[in-house]
Amino acid sequence: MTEKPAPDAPRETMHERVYRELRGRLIGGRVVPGRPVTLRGLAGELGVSPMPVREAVNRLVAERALTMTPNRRISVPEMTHARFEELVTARERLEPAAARRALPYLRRSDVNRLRKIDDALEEQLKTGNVEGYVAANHAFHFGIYGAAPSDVLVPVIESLWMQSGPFMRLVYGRVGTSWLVDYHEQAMDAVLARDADALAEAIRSDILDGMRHIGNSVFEEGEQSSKRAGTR
Amino acid sequence: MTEKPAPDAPRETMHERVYRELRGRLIGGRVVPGRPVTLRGLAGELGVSPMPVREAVNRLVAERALTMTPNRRISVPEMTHARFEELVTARERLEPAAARRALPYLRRSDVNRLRKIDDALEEQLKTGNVEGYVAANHAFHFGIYGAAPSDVLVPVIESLWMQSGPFMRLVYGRVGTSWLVDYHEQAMDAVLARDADALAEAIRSDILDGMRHIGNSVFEEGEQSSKRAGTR
DNA sequence: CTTTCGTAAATGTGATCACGCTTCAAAGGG
DNA sequence: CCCTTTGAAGCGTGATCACATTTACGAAAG
Repeated sequence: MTEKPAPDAPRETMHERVYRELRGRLIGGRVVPGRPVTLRGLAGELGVSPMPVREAVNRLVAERALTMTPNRRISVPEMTHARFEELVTARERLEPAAARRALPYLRRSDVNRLRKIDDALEEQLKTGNVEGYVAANHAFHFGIYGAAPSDVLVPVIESLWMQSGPFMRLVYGRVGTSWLVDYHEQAMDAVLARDADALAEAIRSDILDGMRHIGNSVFEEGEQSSKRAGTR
Repeated sequence: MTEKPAPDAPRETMHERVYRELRGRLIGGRVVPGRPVTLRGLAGELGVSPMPVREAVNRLVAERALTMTPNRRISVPEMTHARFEELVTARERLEPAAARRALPYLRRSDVNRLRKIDDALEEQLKTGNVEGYVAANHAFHFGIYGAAPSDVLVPVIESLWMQSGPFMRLVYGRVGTSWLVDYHEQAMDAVLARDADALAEAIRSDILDGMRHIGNSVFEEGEQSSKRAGTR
């Protein structure tokens, strides 16, 4: 699953491995927002020298998946209402477009694969396995977006997921996952029907419903879909 | 103008300065796609040790503004038709949203500032100063988007501009800028009218018209080959 | 018991070096 | 004259160290 043939990759560098490990932790929410991260600490934990960790962390800071405090200390960024709204907006704008782009590349076999992922997802929801649900949800979405080769959209969307991951996981752990509803069925139906508009709309609804619900459950339920009139 | 008060920034690190310098070159198109970039070369050119350059370049590779060849060599990425389409899509989806978000923060004084930028832009167009035009266009767009504090949308959009910059500059230098039409007037009018829909539409048209025209002038129309184009 | 202060540990940053690999060009053989 | 070989130079990567700054912790004073 995590295998990467990469026909023209001479070798995997250590900072790449560290980067992938940290990215997985962020998307899976296996890190706590606000917790400090240190180069030497991670180096010892991962069994490498501080140098590759430094490069990987630097990348993640560049992608806003980690943040650097004014005192030059690295930590998992804490979520704010404004940042959450921005993430919802960016995801809602980009992911339907990525799905649209991927549609011509999605075959029936891909849909079968998606269905197996979605079945596993439902299973994780039943057993309340937050970790497994998050992983399955990620696999489902990127199983769609990644069907088309992408040098821009998919990397940006991955960055958005890294930024949302720790917070989402935190909220799931707090309010549970049983209330979750998704539009994965609609998305798969749309793929089979080769209906780009329906696919885009399914993805859009999936994002907006899920994240809006989360946002409202955590941040004060003041303004929802109203025109934002200065959140400051 | 370029002064950064930054009330809580203890000091500017060297790799930050290097990063800003390189980002400026990329957005301004003062680098040539396909040209190799070396750590030691840049270090010597900028008068610093290879270490800060290494961190800055690593960030830019993470943001897809620079690319790493399979042989672990760094270079300015070459544009392909597929990548260009992705960049257009991402910009067209995100920038109107960023403008919408910024509208409540835009005051009449900001519009006056934008108008001065746009006047300078027209002047650069008249004199055929490609470099100045690109800088003014950047200042105009981010003068809008940056009005609202943003931790997600604006950084992502900057990354998109870094990825487009070298190619755009190359095309401008080849086909000229006199044919350019923009929707800056419509955007400023929309801001004054507090019309979010009109503002978003002006930004959207500005992006689509400009970039579509460029794309069609460089890539063969109706072409689906992903053969690289536009560099020499 | 609370507050203040000073010392020690820990942090990110930058410099320098060694290593494996690639690239390029000149020398050698066809 | 063209192709192959071979050597040196240059590349990114990782390790280790020194340094300035910040945090943490404990002791002393109130």
